[in-house]
Amino acid sequence: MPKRSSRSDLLPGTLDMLVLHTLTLGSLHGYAIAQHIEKLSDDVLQVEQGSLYPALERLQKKGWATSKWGQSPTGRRARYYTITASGRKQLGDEISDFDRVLLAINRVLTRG
Amino acid sequence: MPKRSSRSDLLPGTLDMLVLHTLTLGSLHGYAIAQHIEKLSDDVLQVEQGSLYPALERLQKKGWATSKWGQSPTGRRARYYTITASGRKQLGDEISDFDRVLLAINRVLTRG
DNA sequence: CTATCATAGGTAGACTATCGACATATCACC
DNA sequence: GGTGATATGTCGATAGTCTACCTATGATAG
Repeated sequence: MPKRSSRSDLLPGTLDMLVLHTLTLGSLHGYAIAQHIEKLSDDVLQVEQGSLYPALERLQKKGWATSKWGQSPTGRRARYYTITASGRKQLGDEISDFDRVLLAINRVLTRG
Repeated sequence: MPKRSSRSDLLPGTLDMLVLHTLTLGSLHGYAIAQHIEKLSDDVLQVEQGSLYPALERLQKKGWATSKWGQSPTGRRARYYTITASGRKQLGDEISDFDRVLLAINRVLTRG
């Protein structure tokens, strides 16, 4: 678990969701996935390589994504990831669970 | 790290924030803190003992809470926790950081 | 020609939060 | 006497993230 005291990179447990969502835009290689997340988040979220590649391994092991070697737009070798049907289902489940928990946290912080 | 695939107990990294906020309501013992969080969250959040007591240790080590032995309303011995000034500051920091990261996640999930 | 930077993929080790299971004890209630 | 709620705590396993490393190529600056 990260510092998260202030100035955090990621909210633990949310990286898979962010990656899966990014893959719904189309097949991408790891580096591009990280860039996409960082850019859309206005650089609030930082996707470190040490988190990214284990996460991509994870997604494949669970059957939520597949990958194959290809070429990046800049001509370098790159592994392209594609979300699977079960990955899409997983994404939906994760988002609704995430929302549910966020609402619960909000109830505690506001009702109390 | 927990399963969090679906049906989660806690969003990792948020327990300290929830406990600190609960302590702003007044001094409470551990068991009551857990009950309060579970109840206000409509039992969505589950605070397991194996997470609760280490968290309370943590808060004390960081100087965010103090504790002393007392008696619970039911007459049993109980350790009462009190939030400190630095704990209140920490709570504010954690909430604003949390909000900042949530907004970032939302931007990724909606803009993309 | 060389150094540096961005791109691209990856691993190893440490850290740490959380969880499940266990242990202990008291009190209320049946 | 047994069970369930209250109350505190520990231990080991698991897992996600981070820091720091490594390799390699292409582009650009000097």
